[in-house]
Parts: sequence; structure tokens; C-alpha cells
Amino acid sequence: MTADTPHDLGLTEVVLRPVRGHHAFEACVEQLGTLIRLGVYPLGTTLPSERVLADRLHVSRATLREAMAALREAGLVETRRGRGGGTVVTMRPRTPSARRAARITPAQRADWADALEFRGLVEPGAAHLAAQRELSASERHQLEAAHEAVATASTRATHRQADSRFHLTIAALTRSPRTIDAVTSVQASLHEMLSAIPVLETNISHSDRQHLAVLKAILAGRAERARAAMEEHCDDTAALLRGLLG
Amino acid sequence: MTADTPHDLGLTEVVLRPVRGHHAFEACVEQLGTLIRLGVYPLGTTLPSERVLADRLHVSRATLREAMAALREAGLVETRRGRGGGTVVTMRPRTPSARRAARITPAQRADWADALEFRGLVEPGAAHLAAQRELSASERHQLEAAHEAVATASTRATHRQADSRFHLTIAALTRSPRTIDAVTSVQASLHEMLSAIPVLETNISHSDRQHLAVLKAILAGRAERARAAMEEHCDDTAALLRGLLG
DNA sequence: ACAAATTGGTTTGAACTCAGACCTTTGCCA
DNA sequence: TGGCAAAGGTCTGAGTTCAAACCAATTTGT
Repeated sequence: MTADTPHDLGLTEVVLRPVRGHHAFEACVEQLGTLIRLGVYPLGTTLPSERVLADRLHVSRATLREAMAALREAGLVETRRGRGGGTVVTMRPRTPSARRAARITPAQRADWADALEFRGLVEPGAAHLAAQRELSASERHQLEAAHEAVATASTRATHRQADSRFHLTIAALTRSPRTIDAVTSVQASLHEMLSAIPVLETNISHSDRQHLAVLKAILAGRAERARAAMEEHCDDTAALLRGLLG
Repeated sequence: MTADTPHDLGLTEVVLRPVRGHHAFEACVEQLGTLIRLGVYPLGTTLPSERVLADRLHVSRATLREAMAALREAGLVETRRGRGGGTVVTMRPRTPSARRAARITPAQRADWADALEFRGLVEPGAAHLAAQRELSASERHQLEAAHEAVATASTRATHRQADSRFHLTIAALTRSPRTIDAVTSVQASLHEMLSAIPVLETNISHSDRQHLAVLKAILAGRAERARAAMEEHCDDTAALLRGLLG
């Protein structure tokens, strides 16, 4: 097609990636909504102030406020003014069937398949990295607490949130922004997939055994073991989802 | 600061990532310039047409043209009109000392350190994935050619480009857009670092021995071995760069 | 009770980006 | 030679985003 020499075989095509996604305010809605649904901001917690969020997200306050309005509109958050006020997570997603209305496109399926594959690369890598790090007492405690939350979750929804938090906590232990980014993005896709599936009776005890293996390996500083355990965990989850999503 | 419960320990802070980088046209300049310097578009090749590029980059043609004008201004490309015309890579970067003028900030150093760490995660993972794939004859040949180009490169500049292409080719073999993205981004940072260092007498034979080990492992379908070999390669490069960058 | 501080709410004009149409140049081919 | 096709060049109006003020509400502390 182009005047490229033939030895490229598509390399030149495949590295051209979108320079940005949607509009800024849509991206804000997506990111904040995802963080809320992932349980990073659990029910009842107050989000950082608009000025702080706008700063962190590299977005003007005007744009951020549009996103906030959308989240408010969707019933995810409520807002109070004045000192001590702010935006608090209420989590009452309206139109829960909106998901189902959006048919799963082939492109969507391909993206999900890619997310699963990338996850099998990045999460084991993150576990490997985390296990190599010297962890402070508070970090070790934080990780244990995150695991405990998964193991003791009572409802499906809380279990899912706790699961996300466990994986994100491991990523956070690496202190590597790129790694944290990658895991966050992958967990967001995972959350989408799980939302698209009507009911999924995960074998929770099986999953939790794998979580425990990862936890122990990281706390013991056994990097190879942590990676292998996480790899197994991701492979099992991926196999299950691939089976259900086609 | 926020009303978050204390068990978060910074998780809520660390997952808030910028929703977009710079302006669109700056991002285009950066991406295209990087691809040219990385050797994805070698000297003398013609870039895809403006309409195609704009489409791939998810950017309007007007914005893309601003970026093209900047690249032209910088002497990286030249443009001819009419059928069979287009934008061709000429690669005569003006103001080569502009790099040196931009002092290396602490933030820059931190970002580079993160890039090295992330690379040690993602490139071995990509090699692992690529080795697992069934490769077509043309893919195997493409990979061998990319390695051959590294081994036989005569000048420092061509060696660097060939090296990037080798790593990108491995990523492309995974057929995973997210993986290709990650490797591309990491290679771009690597290129920046190498540009910032006055002279670097890499131990090329050492590096090439590692490349060969990776190549053989991938072609043989030995996933674990491919990952280990790539991990060693990344570790060695990272150690060298960390030493030179502080 | 009052003042300060903090937080959301609002306004404004400039800059950036977009989509789409249309023009110009040039090579290829009937 | 004439016309089509493919590429860059140009224009325009609408939509988005930005930065930086300033306003309003409410809690905290004295």
C-alpha cells in the first residue's frame, strides 16, 4: 500500500496507535467510574476535591466537572458544597440493563481477548517485581489486609471489588507507575467482561487458594514462585472467561 | 487529606493517572518522530498518506498536518504532492544539540527508571508470549531478518535502529496490541535515554549473544527460556543505563 | 458569633480540535 | 491526449478544552 519496503510485514502498521482515546471528559467519566466500581473508592468514601482531581488527571476543572455531572447523573456519586463537603460515593447505578443493551461487538471481543493475554503477561510480572522489593511492615500489612478482604467477602459484588483491590495492591507495591497503569487498565477490562456475563459461579475457593499462594510468595520474597502462582491464576481465569465469551 | 479510610495507604492516589498527555498535535509529532528515529520508518521510506495516518492515530487531518509541518520543519521528512507523492523520511535532524540543552530533570530521571523497570517486566513477557505462538514461515523469517540486521549493523546509529526493530518485531509476533503498545513505549524511552548519553560504548558482542539466545528460544518455542534470556538482556542493559544516568 | 478556610458553582474569552467539503498537483493508463 | 486516481493544500463553522478569575455555601476554630 505504502512505498514501504516489503520486509516490514505489517510492523509499520501495527505500531501506529491512537494518540488519544475519546474526549477528555468521557475519559474522566470512564476512569473515575471504573475506579469506583473497582472498589478503589468504596461506598461512602469521599473523592478528592475537584481541584485535586483535575490536577491529577491533567484536565481542566471545567472538564472534570462535566465528568462529575455525568457520574452524579448516573447515580454513582452525590455532591455537597462547602468546607467538609465534596463528592461522596453512593453507588446506585441506574439503568443496570444498559450493559446488556450494548451488544458485544466483534471488536469488543477482540479487545477483551487481548486484555486477557496482556494480563497474563503484566500481572505475573507485577507479582515478580513486588516479591523482589523490600516491603515495609505497613506494606506487608496492607497486602495481607487486601487478601483477607477477598477471603472473607460475603457477597459477589464485594468479592469482586476486593479481588480488584488485591490485584491493584500488588501493583502498587511495585511503586512503578507504568506497572500500576497496566494493571489498572487490565482490571478495568476484566471488570467489563464480568459485568457482561449474566451470572458466573466462579470457583471461589480455587481462586482464593491461588491468591494465598501469591500472597505467601510475595511476602516470602520468592519472586519466581510469585510469578508462577500469579500466572496460574491468570491462566485459569482467562480460560474460564474465554470459554464464556467465545 | 480526603475522607478516605486509612487502609488505603495511597492506593487511591497512585491509580489516578493523567487522562491524556499533551495536545494532540504534539503527541503526533512525538509518536511519528519516535517511530522514525526508532527505524520503524527507515530513511527513504514513504509514510502512509495523511488520511490514513489521521485515521490510525484517531486525529483529524488538520491536526495531523500540523504535526507533519513540525516534522518537516525539523528536517525529518520531506513532502511531495500529486499521485505517487507523499511524505518521505529524510532524517536530517536539525539542532542536534537541542537534546543537550534540555537538562535532565529529576522527574525525567524517575520516569526513565520506571521505564527500565517496566521494560524488565514487559519485554520478557512479550518474548514468552511470542515463543508460545505458532509462527508462520514468514514470521520466522521476519524475526531472523531482524536479528541479522542487528548482528551486521555497521554504524552505531543503524545498530540502534536495528536493535529497536528486533525488539518491536518480537512484540509484533505476539499479535497483542496492548503488548505492542507497551514495548513501543518502552523502546521510545530507551531511545531517549541513549540519546541523552554522550557516547556509550556498549558491549555489542555481549548484547548480540543475548539477542541470539532470545531468537533461538523463540524459534524453538521454548517460552520459559525466551523469557529468561530476555530478562537477562534487559537486566544487563538496565544496569548499564542506571549506572550512567545516576 | 465571627472570621478563615475549604469546597463546589459559574462565567468568559482564547486556543485547540474536529469533520467535511473543496482545490491543486501529479502520475498512470486507456 | 484526455481523464481518472491519489496524494497533499486550504477553508470554514461547530464543538471541546483550557486557564483564571470570581461567587456561594458550609464547616472549623477562636
